[in-house]
Amino acid sequence: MGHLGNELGAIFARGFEAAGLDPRLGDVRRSDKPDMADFQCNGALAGAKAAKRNPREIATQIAEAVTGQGPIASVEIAGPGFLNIRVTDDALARTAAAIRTDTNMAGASKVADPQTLILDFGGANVAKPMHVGHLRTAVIGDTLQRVLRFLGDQVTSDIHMGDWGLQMGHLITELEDEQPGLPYFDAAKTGPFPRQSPVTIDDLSRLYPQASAKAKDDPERNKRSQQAVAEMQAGRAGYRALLQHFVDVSIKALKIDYGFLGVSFDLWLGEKDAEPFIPDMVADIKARGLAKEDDGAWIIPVEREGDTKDYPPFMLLNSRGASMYHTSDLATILDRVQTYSPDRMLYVVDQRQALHFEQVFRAAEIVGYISEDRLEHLGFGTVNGTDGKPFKTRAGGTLKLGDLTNMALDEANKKIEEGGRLSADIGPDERARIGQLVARAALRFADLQNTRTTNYVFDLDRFTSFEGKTGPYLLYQAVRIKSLLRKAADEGNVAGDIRIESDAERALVLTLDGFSLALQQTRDKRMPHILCEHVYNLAQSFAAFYGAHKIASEDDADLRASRIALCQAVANQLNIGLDLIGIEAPERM
RNA sequence: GUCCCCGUAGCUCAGCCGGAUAGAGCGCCGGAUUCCUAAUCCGGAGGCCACAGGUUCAAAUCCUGUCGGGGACGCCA
Repeated sequence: MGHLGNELGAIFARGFEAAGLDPRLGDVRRSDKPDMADFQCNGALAGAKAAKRNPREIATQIAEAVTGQGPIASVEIAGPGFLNIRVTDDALARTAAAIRTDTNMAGASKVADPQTLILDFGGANVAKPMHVGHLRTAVIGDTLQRVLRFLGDQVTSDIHMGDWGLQMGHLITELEDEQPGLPYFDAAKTGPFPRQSPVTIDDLSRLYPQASAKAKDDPERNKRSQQAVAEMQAGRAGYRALLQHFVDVSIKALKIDYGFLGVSFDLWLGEKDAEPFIPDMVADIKARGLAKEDDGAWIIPVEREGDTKDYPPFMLLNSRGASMYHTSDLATILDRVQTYSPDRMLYVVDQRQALHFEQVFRAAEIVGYISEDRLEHLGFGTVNGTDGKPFKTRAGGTLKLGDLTNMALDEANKKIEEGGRLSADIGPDERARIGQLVARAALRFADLQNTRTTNYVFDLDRFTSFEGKTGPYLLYQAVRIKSLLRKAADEGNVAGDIRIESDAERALVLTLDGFSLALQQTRDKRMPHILCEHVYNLAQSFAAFYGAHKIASEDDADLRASRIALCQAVANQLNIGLDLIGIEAPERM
């Protein structure tokens, strides 16, 4: 909770304790009746039953105990025992002043229990272009990494690429068909191989679907790919060298899409990097008698007493003796535990994989790598079109992420130009830059403002609008403050002591005060939409304040200096908040 | 069949560790510009919170069931 919320909560907790009641009843939160109160406490109602007392009587006792303390201006009892709290203008002014000068945290505070975390998101595949589903894991994961770091957690992010499956076999064999003369296909050759990749990203995105289609109705073709995978796993040098080229070329392409979205990773590891751990891991698990043979495969049973649903077993090795999705995920856990000793590992992966992760997490605990409760699957819903069905191209195919970002960019540029509001002296380079920032803001905010776990409808026209609850609206407000403060500085208007006198100012500072709580909840629940909600409220409160008052043109010098200082407080928190969402505002637009 | 998520204003979504007249954006209606960007702001209309039971002083929120939508369920990842 924010500065004021914290102070009040502590005061009320002491009040309840002194009255012989549970101090947790002193929970204070923003009032949902702004015309009646700034904050409210409902503890008297909740405590009445346990204490077998009249709630109004308790409320009266608490109100008398806390009146006059700290930031409290008044406490009134309403209805059956609601405690309505007003804070003093002075306390609000101090809060705003503190947020203004707190350039690091803007009123938020570091957590008391910082953790070492591995954040697994991205999940891009080699050779397969990213699609709309990758947008979600990218922006949710990236926002969480920004927020968690900001609050003091030690975060290591890993894209965990899909670089080890059958698709690699498809690529190898299909490339062999096209260019059989390449040295990589000489089984006897151990190296060295050319440093220049034999394929481009365009080659890869052509070869994979090509091979995949052939393998679909030709079992022999599929077998060749499986064979290639097996040989690659066994260490065939030419195939390993090709794999590395495929990975390098893919990463280069991925960085373009991620760069556009402002998404970054500490580690660009993948399934293949867990692979060296697999043989010993499997042998060890077998040796300890934790796995058993079943239908020719090696499995780890993960069902438990009291389960209310069926748990299929964890697949350690399939009946051909090959490692699988489960295996590489478990090996990755082992690697991460050994390398980073994390307190927790977080996976930002599609909700549909919930059962998979339950199996993996149980297996990880069974084999003793890490306890299940330190592994979290942060699932997310699907991106749907305006028809409510999964988002597709007009032709019905999967929409590539790159195409989506281009659509957003076109739409953003269109809206910027058709508004005709950019001043004429903004040149083409700056216009292009503004278009990119608007498109990024539109995409990221659109995705993040929705509850993580649910599906949402993707409506590009709505998301790129400058009106409404959108990224571009946030940008507009941020730019507006920047321009205002820049102009004020040019005219020699400086900030001064903050005075809180109007409803718009009160509302604005109370919103500022909620930043800390919003971040806390975003962390606790791993839910970025809570932060989005706060940042949007802040932008809106500012817009209302801006509409209600003169700022730089205010005649009263003290008032002018106060309002400029308040704007600086807002600018500070808004910029930090936007940055945590991964949105950057241009200097002007 | 078992299990998971969802069903809130015309549309898109918040709220869900129970609390006072259920919020926001879009759309609709009506206002505001000699004043720092009106890409804005202010006001209004609009909801038996899918349905039925139950728990409670109090239920959109908790429990049970029904209906409707989405999803997962051993050798793909």
